[in-house]
Amino acid sequence: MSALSPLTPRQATVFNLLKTLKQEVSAQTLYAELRGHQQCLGLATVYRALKHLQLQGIVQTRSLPNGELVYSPVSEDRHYVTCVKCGTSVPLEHCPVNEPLLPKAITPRFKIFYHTLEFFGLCSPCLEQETVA
Amino acid sequence: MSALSPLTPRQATVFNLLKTLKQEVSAQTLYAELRGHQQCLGLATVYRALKHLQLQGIVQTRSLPNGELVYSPVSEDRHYVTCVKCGTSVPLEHCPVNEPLLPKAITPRFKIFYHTLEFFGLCSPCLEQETVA
DNA sequence: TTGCAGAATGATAATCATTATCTTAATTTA
DNA sequence: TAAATTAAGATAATGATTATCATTCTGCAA
Repeated sequence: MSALSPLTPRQATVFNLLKTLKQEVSAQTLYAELRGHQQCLGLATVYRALKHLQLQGIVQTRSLPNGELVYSPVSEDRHYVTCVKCGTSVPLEHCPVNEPLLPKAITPRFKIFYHTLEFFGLCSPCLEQETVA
Repeated sequence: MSALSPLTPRQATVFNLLKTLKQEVSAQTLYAELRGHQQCLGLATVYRALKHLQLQGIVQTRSLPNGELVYSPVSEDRHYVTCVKCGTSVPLEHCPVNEPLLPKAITPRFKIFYHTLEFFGLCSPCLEQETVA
């Protein structure tokens, strides 16, 4: 959980805001949010900070159906059910992967920071639209 | 596994190529591959076909660290360990989620097609680079 | 303290996968 | 057959992300 290398003030700013927000957010949203807090960072700096925080293993990311990447602290072991049509994303309350059973061949070659588990399908309204149409 | 609505010839072409290829591929790669096989589809058609196949629940997608989306038939219950730095992606041999235990509140509201389970971290070479540097 | 080297930052241009638009062709239906 | 609907092709537009480059900051040695 501790960082491999120290954070710069800007990187810490981004990390702190991420911890404050109770939901995963995109880089663009972070950028806008920071402006709202009178803490104007360059857009490139936000992306660089997120990249750095990922390399430290303290920030994770997943991609929404529209391709946008959203970020959150790794501490949140939260997973989602997502509709492939409308993009509705509902969080799961518990993680079905308590003890990640990684093959012996993988473990020594990777230092695992986090995992993402996501279910995809159709939500009820979208399923009706598809079958009726 | 059966489609909710019939496939057009072009959609079937895309689906068949996906089943032929033994690995997940991007839409751009599919487009180029089809040209190589003298079956020239418009790029937009490839994207539309993939979208349609997703809605049918017979094609799944996941996003690479660079944001690119890659597609594969849903039958493959394959998952990956990915390095957040260099993007190296190694498949797992077995799925650690045999029986997806979805909360009662989710099940009736979603028809699940597939799930993605991915582990992220640093591969050994990248981990060394980070700690040394 | 001063000067230098390397990293961080900001601003903005460039990239590139994806989507939207619009026209034409194919398919279905009455 | 003709009209209506859907699919497909070509290409412009979008928009998130990355690259570039000039500037500023930081740490350290003299």
